[in-house]
Amino acid sequence: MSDKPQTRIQAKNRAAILAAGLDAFSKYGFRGTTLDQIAEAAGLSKPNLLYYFPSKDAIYTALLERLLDTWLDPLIAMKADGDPVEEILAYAMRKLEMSRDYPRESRLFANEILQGAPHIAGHLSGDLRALVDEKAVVINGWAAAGKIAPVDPHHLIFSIWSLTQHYADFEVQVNAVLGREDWYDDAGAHLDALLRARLQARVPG
Amino acid sequence: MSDKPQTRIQAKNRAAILAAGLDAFSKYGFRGTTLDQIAEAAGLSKPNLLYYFPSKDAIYTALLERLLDTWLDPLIAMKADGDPVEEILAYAMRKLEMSRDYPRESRLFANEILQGAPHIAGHLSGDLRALVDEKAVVINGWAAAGKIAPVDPHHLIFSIWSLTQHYADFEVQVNAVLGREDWYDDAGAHLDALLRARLQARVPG
DNA sequence: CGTTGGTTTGACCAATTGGTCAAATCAAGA
DNA sequence: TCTTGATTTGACCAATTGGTCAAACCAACG
Repeated sequence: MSDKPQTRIQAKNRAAILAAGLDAFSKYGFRGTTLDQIAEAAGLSKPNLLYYFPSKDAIYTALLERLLDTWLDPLIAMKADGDPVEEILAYAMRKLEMSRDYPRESRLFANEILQGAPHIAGHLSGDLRALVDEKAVVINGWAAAGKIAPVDPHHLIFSIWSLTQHYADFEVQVNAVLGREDWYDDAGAHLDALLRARLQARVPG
Repeated sequence: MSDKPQTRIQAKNRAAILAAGLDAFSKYGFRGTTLDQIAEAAGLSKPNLLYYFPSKDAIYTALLERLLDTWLDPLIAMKADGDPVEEILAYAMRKLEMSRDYPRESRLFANEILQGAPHIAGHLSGDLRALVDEKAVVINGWAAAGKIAPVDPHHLIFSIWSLTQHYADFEVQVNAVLGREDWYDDAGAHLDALLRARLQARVPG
C-alpha cells in the first residue's frame, strides 16, 4: 500500500472528505448516507468530491480500512508474558479509551456489523477470528496455570468488546439515562471491578 | 390507544408490512431502507403498502412503539423483594433471551440509538431514565443491606444491556469468530458467572 | 343480481440519488 | 510571464426515491 505523493490540497481535501464521511456513515450507515451530505460537510461540490474519491463506496471502504488497521491493536498488545489479570484489565481499559476517543469509528464498525458486515465479512472470519483464537489460547494458558479463574476465553473477549463499545455506540442513551456526560471515569472503575471480580474468583475446591 | 377493528386482510397485510419493515429497518436503519424494499418483501405494491400505512415514517414509528412497549419489561420485572443476586441474574437472562428470540428488534433499537435516537430521545430521558433510576435505588438498597457487593447501579445495568444485546447486535461477528451458531448456552453460562462473581465479591474489611 | 365499501393497481410526479463530462479556473515552476 | 498540470465547477444524466390519484377490482351482503 504505497502512499502516492500528495499535494497539500489533496491531503487537506481527502482528510476533509474522510472526516465528513466518518461523521455521516457512522450515524446513518452506508445506504443511509448521501454524497451530497458528505460533500457539503466537507465544503466541496459533489463533482469535486468525486475527483478525490471515485465513488461513495471508495470513501466508505477507505474509512473501514483505516479503522481495521488499528481496531485490533489493543488486543494484539495483550501479551502472554505479563501479569494475566493486569494484561486483561489493561486491554479492557485500552478499548474503553478507544470508545472515548474514537466513538465515531466504533459506531462505523457497529453499523457495518448491523448491516451484516458486507464489506468485512472475510476479515471477521479471517484475521479477527485468528487473532481471537490465538489470544484464547493465551487466556486458557493463564487459567490452566491458576493465574486467573477458569473462564470461556472467547466470551470473555466478547464481554470486553460489548462493555467498552457500548459507551461509544449507545452514548446517546448513556447520556440520557445518566443526565450528564462526564461518566467516563465511573465507567472505567465499574469495568475494572467487574472484570477483576470474575478473573480473581476463587476456584471452588 | 384503541385498536380499530380490522378485517382479516388488514390484519394480515399490516403484519406483513411490519415484518418486512422490521427486517429492513433493523439492518439498514431508517434512511437506508426504501419503501420499494419493504413493499417487495411484504408481497405488496408500493401504493398498496401506502394504503395501510400513510408513510415510511409511520411504519418505522409503529415498529418502534411496538418495541418500546415490551423493551423494558424484563427490567420492570426485577423486584425488590426477591433474592438480590437471583433477581439481577434473572433480569440478565431475560435480556439474553430477548437477544436470542428478538434479535431484529434489538438491532432496530441499536440503529435508532446510533443515529442519535431522533424518534425516541424523549423516551430515553423520560420513561427509561425514570425506570433505571428507580431500579438503581433498589440495587443500592441491596448493597446497603449487604446482600450484594457495592456496585454502581447505573453502570451495572449498562453492563447487562451491553453484554446481552451484543449477542443480537453483533451476531454476525460472534458467528464469524466462533465459527458456529450454537453458542447461546455458553453465552448464558459466561454471563451468569461474570455477574455472579461481581455481585458476590467479598467486601474487603 | 346489484350495490357498497374495502382493496389493489398503473400511471404519474417532483425531488433526490450516484455519477459523468467538458469546460473553466487556479497554482506554481520554468 | 507563460505554460502545464492540478483543481473546481455547472450542466447534465438515468435511476431511484417517497408519495399521489383516479380508476379498477373484488368480496360480501341484501
